[in-house]
Amino acid sequence: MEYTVQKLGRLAGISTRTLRYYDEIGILKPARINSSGYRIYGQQEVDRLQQILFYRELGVSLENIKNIVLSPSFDGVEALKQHHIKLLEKKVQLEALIVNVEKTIAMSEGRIKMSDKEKFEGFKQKLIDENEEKYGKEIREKYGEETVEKSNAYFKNMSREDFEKLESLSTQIQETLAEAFKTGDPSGPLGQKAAELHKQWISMCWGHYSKEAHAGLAQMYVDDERFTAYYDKEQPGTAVFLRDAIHIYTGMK
Amino acid sequence: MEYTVQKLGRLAGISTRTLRYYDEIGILKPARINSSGYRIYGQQEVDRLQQILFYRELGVSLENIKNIVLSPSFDGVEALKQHHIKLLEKKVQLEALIVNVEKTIAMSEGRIKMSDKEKFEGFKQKLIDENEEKYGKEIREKYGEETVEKSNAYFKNMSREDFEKLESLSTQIQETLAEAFKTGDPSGPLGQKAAELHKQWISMCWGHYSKEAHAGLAQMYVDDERFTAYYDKEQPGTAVFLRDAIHIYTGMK
DNA sequence: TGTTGACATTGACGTTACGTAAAGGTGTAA
DNA sequence: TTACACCTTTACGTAACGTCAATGTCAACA
Repeated sequence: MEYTVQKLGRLAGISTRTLRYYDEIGILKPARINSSGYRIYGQQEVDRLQQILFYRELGVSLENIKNIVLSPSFDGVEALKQHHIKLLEKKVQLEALIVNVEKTIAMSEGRIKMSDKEKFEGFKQKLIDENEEKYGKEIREKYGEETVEKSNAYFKNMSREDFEKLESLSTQIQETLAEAFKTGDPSGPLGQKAAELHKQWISMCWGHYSKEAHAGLAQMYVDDERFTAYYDKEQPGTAVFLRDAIHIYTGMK
Repeated sequence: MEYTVQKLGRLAGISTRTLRYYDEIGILKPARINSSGYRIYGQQEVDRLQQILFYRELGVSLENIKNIVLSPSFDGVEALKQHHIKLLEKKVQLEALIVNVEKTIAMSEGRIKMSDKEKFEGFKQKLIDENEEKYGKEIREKYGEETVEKSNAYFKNMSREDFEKLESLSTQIQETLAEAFKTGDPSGPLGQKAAELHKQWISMCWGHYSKEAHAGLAQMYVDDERFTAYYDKEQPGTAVFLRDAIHIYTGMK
């Protein structure tokens, strides 16, 4: 089946302007242009648009969607499974928000009391608690109380956008790292780019940056098996590779 | 409890810039300004912010949120009940999207087949708030030309199936209306059935429904000769009859 | 066959809801 | 008093389109 802009727009529930914009930014180009200059979309484009809309629904920026779907290592099925997980998380959040509104109604009718904190539950993701639970102790032990406090304070002040940025940075690191690992050279451009991205990630998480801490964290990735497992899950040896790249990047050992 | 921008921002999971912006556009002004020029928020502001975020979560524009929460007739509890309904609808949509992604995974593994149309189920949101029309500028000032334009724009993005449903509804309304007109009683069962069908038709066309808009549209059928001509083409007086039936149905005048 | 009307095209400027940076004042703990 | 995390206003930047405007294409109908 072939589609013109309007037909595809109707099918997907989006405007023709949106399709033209997606062409313009290179995120979804038509299969071909006919003799009159019309955009003609085919089966592949329909499927890609579906992927794009899944990402969009999850709040990913078009910039990031572009990087994801145009990446040579993009795995459609894997992406769908990620969508599934994210959507289930979103459902949990939505249910929290529904509980919130139910509680607020009960409160306004005088049946229960509610703290100010409760009034905003379900609006923001609970990434903080998870992070604290998972890695809090270790960071606290190795890097001291202060760093953790700062880290927490920063996290709390983050907006939804920041979280998204952080997540996209995360995926970018993963991708760059995967590519870099194939070259086998931590000092190469890709390896150094991964280190650079990782620096950005740290800066966002901690609200500040220092080479010492960066190098230290890199070593921890190798020393702590949970971190190692995380980085090695696709390719064993990745954690060591990242450490080496960072040590070269920071010029520290 | 009193809050500065940052404290309230952390509580609600939004940035300080957002709070300053909300002050700027007059949607949420602080309870007072202290001697140093700092914004200080109190209990009322916390509650209003919660309301604002509920509306924002449902995709209502700040412009409309402003009209809603600043309206003298604004009923907080009623709004919360509306949020509850909308959030449940949103949950239904989200569940449809989850089914979609599950089906897409099954398809990519070759277990089932999927039509192009199915691939986009759950994306289309018709979750525009009722109150948007209720307090929207267009409806209050002139429900004429602009409303019609908007309505037409919506048509363009409809699927074939929706369009067919709409047409069959249209004929049903015509038939019921013709029958009802013979009884001469807009409040009778046939008159009210016509009004009910008309409500369904509106809901489909606009993607949402409100009594006010319904009653307003009914009046427009009488005021605007193009609409009057359409309804009166078989039986003069039908437009007035329909308006009366709808005004009784909605309980509005 | 000419005209209509729904389609398509490429600019190009407008809009919303903030982000981000600059330049500076405030409060308190070391 | 020095540091630092707060706060302020002013102002320009941005993402993802919406919304014209000007113009070309195509099927259908009088």
